[in-house]
Amino acid sequence: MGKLELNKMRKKSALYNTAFELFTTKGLAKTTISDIVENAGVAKGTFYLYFKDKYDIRNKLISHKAGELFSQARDALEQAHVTGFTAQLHFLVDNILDRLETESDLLGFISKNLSWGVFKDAFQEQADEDDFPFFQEYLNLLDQSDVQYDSPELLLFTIIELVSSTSYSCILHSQPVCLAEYRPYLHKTIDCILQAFAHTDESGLSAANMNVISDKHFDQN
Amino acid sequence: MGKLELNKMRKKSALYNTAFELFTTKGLAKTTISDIVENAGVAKGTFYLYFKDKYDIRNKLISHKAGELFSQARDALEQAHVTGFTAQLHFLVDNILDRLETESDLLGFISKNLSWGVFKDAFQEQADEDDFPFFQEYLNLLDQSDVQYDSPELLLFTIIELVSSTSYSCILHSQPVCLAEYRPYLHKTIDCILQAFAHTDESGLSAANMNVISDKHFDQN
Amino acid sequence: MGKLELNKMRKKSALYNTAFELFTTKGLAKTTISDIVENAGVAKGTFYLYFKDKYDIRNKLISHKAGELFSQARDALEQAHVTGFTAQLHFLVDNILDRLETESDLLGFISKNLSWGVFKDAFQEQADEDDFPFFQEYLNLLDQSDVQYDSPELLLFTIIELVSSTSYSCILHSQPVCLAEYRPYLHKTIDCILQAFAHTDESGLSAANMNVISDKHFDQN
Amino acid sequence: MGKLELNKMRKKSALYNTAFELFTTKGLAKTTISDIVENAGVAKGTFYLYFKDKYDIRNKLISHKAGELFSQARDALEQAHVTGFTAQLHFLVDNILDRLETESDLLGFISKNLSWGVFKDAFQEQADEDDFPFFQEYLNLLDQSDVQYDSPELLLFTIIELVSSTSYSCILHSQPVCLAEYRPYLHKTIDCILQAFAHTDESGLSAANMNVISDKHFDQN
DNA sequence: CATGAATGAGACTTCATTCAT
DNA sequence: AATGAATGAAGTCTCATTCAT
Repeated sequence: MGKLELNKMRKKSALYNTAFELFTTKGLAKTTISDIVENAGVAKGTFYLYFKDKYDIRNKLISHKAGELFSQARDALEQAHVTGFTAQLHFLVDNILDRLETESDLLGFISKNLSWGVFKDAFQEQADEDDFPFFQEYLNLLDQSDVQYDSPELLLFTIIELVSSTSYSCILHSQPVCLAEYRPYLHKTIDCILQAFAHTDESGLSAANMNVISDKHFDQN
Repeated sequence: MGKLELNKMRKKSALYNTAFELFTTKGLAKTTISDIVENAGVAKGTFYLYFKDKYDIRNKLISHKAGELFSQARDALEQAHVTGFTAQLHFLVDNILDRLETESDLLGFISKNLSWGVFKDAFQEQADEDDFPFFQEYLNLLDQSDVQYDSPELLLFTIIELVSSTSYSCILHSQPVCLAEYRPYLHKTIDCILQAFAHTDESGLSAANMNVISDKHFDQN
Repeated sequence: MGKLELNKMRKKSALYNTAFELFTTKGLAKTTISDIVENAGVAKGTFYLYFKDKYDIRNKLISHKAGELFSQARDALEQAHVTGFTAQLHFLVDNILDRLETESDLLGFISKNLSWGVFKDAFQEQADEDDFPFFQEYLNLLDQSDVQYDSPELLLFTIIELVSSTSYSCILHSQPVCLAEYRPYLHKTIDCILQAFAHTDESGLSAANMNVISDKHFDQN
Repeated sequence: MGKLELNKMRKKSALYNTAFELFTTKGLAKTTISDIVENAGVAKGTFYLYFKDKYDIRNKLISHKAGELFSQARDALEQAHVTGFTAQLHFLVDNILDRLETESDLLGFISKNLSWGVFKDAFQEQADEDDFPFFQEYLNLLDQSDVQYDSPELLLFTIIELVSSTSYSCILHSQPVCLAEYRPYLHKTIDCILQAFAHTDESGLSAANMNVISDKHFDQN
């Protein structure tokens, strides 16, 4: 990489770091492009060389940070030699929760954006840059399990939405309780969700039947 | 109510309605106070007579709309003569989902704000204006159930976060699937969550034991 | 005075008192009519029943307060049985300085407005309401003096401007020194001014000659 | 100086000139920033690039104009070869009075602000920009005098307050008389003030004694 | 590539004044 | 006489974006 090329990266990097710092401390709305360039030590015009606007840099930051979150959890899992899909899943959840609890500003930032859309973007980014098929890895873990699951994608979706949504409230506002208090319930709930999505031929709990089941709850609509 | 008093309410109402209309169509960020007063047909100063700023009217709208959502679902439940706590809960969820699916702009507005914090505010509002203790009613439903539940508040919290978070993604972005497709899974998941929170003396599933259970998932931390 | 009449006066009085309170604490520019009526406990419209605008009530307040200042000093002089014009003048100055030093907010308010224009207004007001010819009284004091003075009006003007201007700086900003330190110099200066205006036939210090004197200070203009 | 630098100065200058023009004609309160930028031919934002607000540019203007006033008077004095402290002082006063009489709008602007505080600021500014110790120069003039003066600073303070205060009234309102008529009295008064501050060992007119003198004017306090 | 002075549209907010009650 | 809700003109200030250097 040439000296010029290096300098280019340094400026872009400075903008990323500064923007993240400001977004997490002052919030998106109260952070101006002037703030960012001033703190990053680059000129106003330089910002527009790399980003379209404030929202552009934010989106790129969210994807990056969310991807990082998952990728670090995955690395930790590898080191931990946990066996069994269920245990692995709980490990990943706890690892991410620990990180979010420590860096609550990070949680506030990706906050309620840690949803399916961003999750997929994060996957995407991993795939692009590191050629790392994140979702595929999840499927691999699943394959090694004894249990078969209906709709693995919807299973993951359900868990991610539940975890992100509840942890946001518990960590940032301690509402209705703090994370420490809620965590056991969360794990228990995840266990139940796994059961709900577990494939069982004889039980009539398959997706096809579920409509019938849920429909019969009501005598009118 | 005097003529003056009436006119006052009319202005305030116009502001509320117009603000909601604009927030749901243009979004909060792109809606200006000038927009609101212009469309509401009142003077700019009048806005500041009733609201501190844009965020003030938004918060009041969210509480109001969320409260309305629950209160209408409750009314429908009363009319429907559904028996059994589980069936009642599913009915309420479906009623709200139907409404949100129809009025997806409403969902986009209260969106991810339909969280515990707002939920409590909505309760509050109901309590204030109609002397209707919403949460109490939920506890009443629960009492009539044969099954006993641990931590009713955390149970409700878990369900509300799950429903609001997943329905947002499914309804507004059809991600990962549309609501029609996800709905049976959601109901099934709720059933499982109910089981998870069900109090059973002999089974060792009580909250006290859950820590042990969730802890054993990992061989290190 | 009727009950109605009384109520009228009470409101007007409340407006005066509140306005003075606010002008001296917040300053004229930062005091709004809303502030005044709110603190006075009357309606907005009522203000306009009695005053044209903020400046109207301010001017009336200044005249009133300045008049009060002089009239109280005069009363104190009467009680004090001071004899001799020079001593009487010094007494008046000291009395006013004492009062201004105590009520420095009053000084800040009438501040640099305690000039000839306002002074005359204050005289005017006294003349109107109490039929008390203030300036006449000054002339009377002067008449009783052994010494004759040229241009009594200009003498008074010079002294008032000097006293008000220097005391403002000394009392409010202790610049260049505090009043206690400056006061002896002020009295000494007043003594000299009296000499300067003293009429003396033989000395060539008459007004007519003064031009000559002051002209010769320069060899060009 | 680069083209860019030059253009920058031109804009700032235009703002200064326009602001002064408007402040002196319309007054501070009635001059808006919109007025200023419009007349200066620059954009609104440009104003805020150089000044915090209206009061910022006013303060900078006052200091600058007051400094200019003194510095030009000093230059004229140098050219005039006037000898003797008293004559020099009268020359300076007359020079400034002439200028203020001609540019009465300038007087109205720095008006009653030509007080000790601003005077010192003006000194400061001179010292900063031209390395010209204005007050020191005054002391130098004083040193060359035969007569010794007590508290040279208080002497200057007294004279400046007197001159600025009275000339304001005479020039702007011709109250109680026009400047032409008052000027001889003013010079005479200045002469007397000089006497009052003149140091005389034998006479008991020293500062220490003055308290006694001024105290004896009253038989009570 | 990088800069940063300049822009100017437009957001927000205040507040003197009116007028129907 | 008294009220106070409503007004809307007028002001302040911000900030994303451009472009000549």
